[in-house]
Amino acid sequence: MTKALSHNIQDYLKQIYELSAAVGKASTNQLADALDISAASVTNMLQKLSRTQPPYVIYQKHHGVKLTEEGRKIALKILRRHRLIEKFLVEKLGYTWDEVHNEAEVLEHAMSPLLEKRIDAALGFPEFDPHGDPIPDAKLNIPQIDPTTLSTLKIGQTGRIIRVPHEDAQVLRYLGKCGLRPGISIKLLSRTPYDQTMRIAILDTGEETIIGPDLGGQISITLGA
Amino acid sequence: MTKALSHNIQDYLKQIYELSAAVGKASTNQLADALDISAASVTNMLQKLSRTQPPYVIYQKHHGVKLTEEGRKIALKILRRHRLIEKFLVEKLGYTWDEVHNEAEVLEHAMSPLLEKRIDAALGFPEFDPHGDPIPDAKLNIPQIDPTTLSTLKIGQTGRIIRVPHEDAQVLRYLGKCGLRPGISIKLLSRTPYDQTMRIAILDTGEETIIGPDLGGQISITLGA
DNA sequence: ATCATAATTTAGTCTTACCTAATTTCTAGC
DNA sequence: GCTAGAAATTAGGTAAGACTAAATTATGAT
Repeated sequence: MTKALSHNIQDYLKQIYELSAAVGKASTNQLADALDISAASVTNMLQKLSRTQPPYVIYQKHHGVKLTEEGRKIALKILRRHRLIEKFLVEKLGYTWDEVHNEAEVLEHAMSPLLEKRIDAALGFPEFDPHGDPIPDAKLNIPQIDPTTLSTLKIGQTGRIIRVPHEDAQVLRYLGKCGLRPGISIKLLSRTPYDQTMRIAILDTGEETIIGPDLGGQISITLGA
Repeated sequence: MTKALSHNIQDYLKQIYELSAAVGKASTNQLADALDISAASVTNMLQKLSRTQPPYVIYQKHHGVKLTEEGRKIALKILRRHRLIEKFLVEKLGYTWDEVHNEAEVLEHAMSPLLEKRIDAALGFPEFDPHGDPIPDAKLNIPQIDPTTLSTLKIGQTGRIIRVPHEDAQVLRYLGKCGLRPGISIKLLSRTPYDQTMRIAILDTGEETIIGPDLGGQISITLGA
């Protein structure tokens, strides 16, 4: 049995995982921002995490951190719990998708392996959380998702929404109101030349909505209806 | 909004509540034992808890502590969450009654007011947890239970089990095997003169079991089948 | 009433994880 | 290739909450 890690450390590792998804590493300031603590505190913790046996991160002064295999496993374990909880709260306790993130942020650290198993089973071993993010399975394998985003659609093309950004409850409520949820099929009607704002048809309901390029770039889709 | 209290403080207050149920107060060593920390640490914390504004406990050097109304409210809030979680785990996630205590011990500190409400509603506002302990309602009122215990039964008298002790998983598994659960009707068949061991009939199944006076004194009942 | 022992408190440290202020290192624009 | 400004690190400090060892208070048996 590996020694139990503090909530704090788990949060750092999870955050490093999420930040480094794109670039493969995370910087001190990015982490300080994401965790809402000072950069100095982050530096301290990174030094500590890189000196454990085995180390959880590889840390190069002034050049950011990346997770070791060990660190990645822990990050994925927490991420799995986080997403299982989100799914559970929505499916079994009537939460809306904008309410679950903060709740899961706390509960993920209070979840025993047994509870994880029971919840996973009660949900029928789900592959995606309510925002469409993939849930690592018990062996921490992640279901692959297509990396295309809504912004890359050409005029007239159709697609199905896979996932939406999940951090901001306000954004989620807005997306919900627009009808933009995982599983929904859409079609790009037009794009304004100057600011790239898109007009989009929700194919199931026939409704239309507009969306900017920033948010559009954070919504993952697969091509085809 | 009162300031958020640490998990630690919540645990102290809950433990003081439980220990002082009988005598009205708790001693330093009792607390140290129950919380599995040194007596010196307890003394420190009690001093701190008695100096807050408002104070959570009334502390008399060398003479134990009791909760103030403020402290009692917090203890009851945690106790409510603890027992709701136990009930939820048994009812909705297939836990056995000996598995839930430790799980609830952690989860009670990770439960938001919203989650508390949703779980309470999902369970139909239960009054008792799986061990028969009363669950304080949303306003922290506690359903009254009859204080009689199994040990007070006279030969030939019948009773219904209300609650069993909940701290020790082994004891719970044993009681479960004997068929002694809340709701079950029983009859005292005999008591040995020297060590007070009781022979008891489970009325529903017709089975018999024996039980010592220590454990018997910890099992609450109401008189009559 | 005394004294041995048990219970409790005081004193002094330790660890974790945070902070601010000061300093150092990196990097882009010239 | 220099240098201003951004990014990161070091230094020194704080607060919680635990610990051990030493000192004090309480109590029960004579």
